[in-house]
Amino acid sequence: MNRTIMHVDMNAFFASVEQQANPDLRGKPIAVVGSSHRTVITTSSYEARAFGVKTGMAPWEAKRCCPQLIFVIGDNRKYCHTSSRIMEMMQAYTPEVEVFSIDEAFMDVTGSLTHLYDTPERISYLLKARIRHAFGITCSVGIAPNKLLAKLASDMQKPDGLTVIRSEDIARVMETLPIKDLCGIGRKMERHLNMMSIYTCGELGRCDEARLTRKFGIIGRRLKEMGQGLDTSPVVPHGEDDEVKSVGHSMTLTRDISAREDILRYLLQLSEMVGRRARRYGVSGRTVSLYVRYADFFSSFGKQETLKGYISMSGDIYKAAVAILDSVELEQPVRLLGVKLSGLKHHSEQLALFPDERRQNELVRSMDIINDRFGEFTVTFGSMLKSRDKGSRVISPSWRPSGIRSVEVR
DNA sequence: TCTGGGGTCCTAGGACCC
DNA sequence: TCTGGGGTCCTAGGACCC
Repeated sequence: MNRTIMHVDMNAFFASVEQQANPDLRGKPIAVVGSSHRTVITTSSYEARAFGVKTGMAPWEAKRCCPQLIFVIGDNRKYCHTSSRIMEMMQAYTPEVEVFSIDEAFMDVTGSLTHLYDTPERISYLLKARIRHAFGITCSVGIAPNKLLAKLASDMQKPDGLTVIRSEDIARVMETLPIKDLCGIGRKMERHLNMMSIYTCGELGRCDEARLTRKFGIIGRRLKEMGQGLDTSPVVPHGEDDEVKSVGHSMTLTRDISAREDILRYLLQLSEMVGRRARRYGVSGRTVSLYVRYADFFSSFGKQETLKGYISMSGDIYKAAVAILDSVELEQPVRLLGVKLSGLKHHSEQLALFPDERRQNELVRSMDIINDRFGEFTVTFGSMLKSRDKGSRVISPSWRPSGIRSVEVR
């Protein structure tokens, strides 16, 4: 069965949204960053990339590449909003839209090729025009018989590209393609394959399957198929009922800390962020994980604990996180802390048995509503307020769950 | 002046039960 | 007084993606 799959990749998405929102930024080298001094570049405009500015760079490093670089503090809400509007536009062409990330989606347009949209190229032109019109954002589109190749194709021309890989082109394209260009082959896998003298997809596709499975186990077979440009995975449109597997937040602290009370304050904040999002999703979980990265950056550990029952209240998450903390001996000052809730299930909306419990639930719910409306930590627990009153910089009300502060550009 | 934050999936090994 | 094997649950950690 021949399929026609499109992969759509927004170009410099966050930076483009910012340039659209603020005309002064258009045509200029800009970089979207977080608010902490320990932030990195999350996206840069093409003007900035021309100077060598790259995602993941520290701001000072980027400034060295491009002295006139303009930093913009990111606003995730804005990006989420624009993203979902764009994904909605895609639905006009096919219901088979798989949201792959905030700025990428797959579309299976096999069933959409009628007299109205006779070719995938036509759909691509129309979609690109709509997105550019509504949001001033360009995107790169890849069209191919499967997801693996569509994703590969969209990467071939940027920005504003359109690349088609036809069945008859596959062998030629794969022959010299470096293996790391495939989605699914990362740095480590590349190194391993290189050590087997495999550098191109052509070589990977011709490799003896047994040799690959000996080295990589079950995925050996999959690797060979990838080398041949084969992929049967379907485009999976996910809906509202799509289950999340885990909810977690972590943050690099503004300074490394050792004092238990400092760590506890962060854990409370993280637990609150995790709990709030879990409740918004309508899930509770029974496994709580704590993640710690030490001051040297390279050493870290994670520890998890599975509880008897399911929880979603911030206080319960916090309690579990503290219990884990108390079960370990920290070896260094702490650079990053993370709290995660997993083993999730949708919780049925049962009424709490005791009035006290019910009141507590209602209090939490109204807090969630206020926070949703006015931003994180407008209303919060007493101990957090205390630390803010003291002028502590530890708990800043400007934090967002993403660690990115919402700041209006002009 | 160092290096963010959100996930998913897989594997290996231990505990425990039958 | 010791034995095999299967299954499930749990934890730790790694690889990969954006």
